[in-house]
Amino acid sequence: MASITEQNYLKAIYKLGHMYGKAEAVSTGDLAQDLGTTAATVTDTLQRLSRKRWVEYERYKGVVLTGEGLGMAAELVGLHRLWEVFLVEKLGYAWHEVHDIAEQLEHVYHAELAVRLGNYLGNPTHDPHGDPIFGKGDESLCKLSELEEGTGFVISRVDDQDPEWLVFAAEQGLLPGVSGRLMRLRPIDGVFELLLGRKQVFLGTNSADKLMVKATDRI
Amino acid sequence: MASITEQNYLKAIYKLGHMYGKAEAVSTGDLAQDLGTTAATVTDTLQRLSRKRWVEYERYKGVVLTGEGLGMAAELVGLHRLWEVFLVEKLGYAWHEVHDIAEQLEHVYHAELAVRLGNYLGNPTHDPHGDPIFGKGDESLCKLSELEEGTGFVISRVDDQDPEWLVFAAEQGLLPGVSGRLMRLRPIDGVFELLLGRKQVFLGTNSADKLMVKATDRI
DNA sequence: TTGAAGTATTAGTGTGGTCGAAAAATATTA
DNA sequence: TAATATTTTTCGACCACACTAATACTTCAA
Repeated sequence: MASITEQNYLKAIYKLGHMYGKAEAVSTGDLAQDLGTTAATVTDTLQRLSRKRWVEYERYKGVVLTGEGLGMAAELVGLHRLWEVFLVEKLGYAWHEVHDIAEQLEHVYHAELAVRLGNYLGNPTHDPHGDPIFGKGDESLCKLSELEEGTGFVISRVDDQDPEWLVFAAEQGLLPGVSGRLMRLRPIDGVFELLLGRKQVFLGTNSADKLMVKATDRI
Repeated sequence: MASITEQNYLKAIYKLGHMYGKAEAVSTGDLAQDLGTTAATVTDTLQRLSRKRWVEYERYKGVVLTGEGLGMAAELVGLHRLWEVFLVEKLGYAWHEVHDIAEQLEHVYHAELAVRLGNYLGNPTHDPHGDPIFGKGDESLCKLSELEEGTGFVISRVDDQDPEWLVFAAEQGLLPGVSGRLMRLRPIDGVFELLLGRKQVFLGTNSADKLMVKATDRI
């Protein structure tokens, strides 16, 4: 059985692996950054994980998950998202509060728990941030920042767990499921001008990078 | 912040303290037994807990909780019971399955969690085993084994978490809220003969010790 | 191709949590 | 009370997990 720390490493490797896109090995430094620890500690733990056959690790070359490690990480991520749905829908938490709690809940293990929780919640397909639950992501998504001027879109996912940003996003009405249109794009200062229903919203580049959208029609 | 291990020690001291009734200090050996570890480990951890002012510990004399330690333990026990209610009522688990899962869930911490979970569950007063939640136990309870022949009773609590015994109890219909009558008591072999509705049930002394009941009328 | 610069690894420490074995204290019983 | 049994503590050791500082390896640019 993997310890909580080990589970967190597996999850971080999974997440960063997806982030870099291709089948690239995840670097020690990036893991240290993500896990809030030092590169030395990461090296140490990676060697342990490698002995347990959950990752393939080569000195100075980074790390990739083995089949087993991948399974564990995916399970963990799915459970995390299920718990987030529970916290928002059943306990009435705001979406920016749930990440840290789900981070703890996901490590609770029991054979039937994921299935029972899923059934109880009506087998949701997406968590409150729009991330898919136990299924592959929609390939047709792109960042809001990659859209052309005039394109309509539906927000389907937000790629950030920072509570401050989530509060900001919610205030602006930037929630999964909400549709809008990119009215203008100002290269001069990187501001994105959106129309969300009747409301005008101005977004900086970093915010536009965090919003994953499905493009709809053009004007 | 107390680690999970430390929280488990606090809980065990709380539980054993209650078990031996009076304001007696809990012994190292009993703790080791309850926690499934060795006396050496317990001694060690108790010293750490003592430095953190959560217990008062005197060499060779056993241990008692301080005010702060007591608060932490009580909180933990309440949360544990709340999660048990959730697992049974919402996820449909059987009562003998929930203890181990709740054991993990109780360590998930967030300021509002206990309140939100309580509200969501309708602020239950008792867990599936009949243990009181965030309130003191009913003082008028006694063990079924202490009843006189002929006494009627209502089962209000079962003092065992062993899944095997819980399954047995459920099969016999020995659940909190169920009423019955102690028909005969055979000192010769320590068998208790009960009537539960129309059903006759024969119980050994150890089982009769685990059932906490509220005595009602006599015949 | 040869240094820097940057990144990763080893080495050495510390704490939490665990153990078995030996020693010390307490309890029991003869 | 003295001898014995039981319980508890100390001791030395180990693993997981974290850190800092020093060392090794890559990479990139002159």
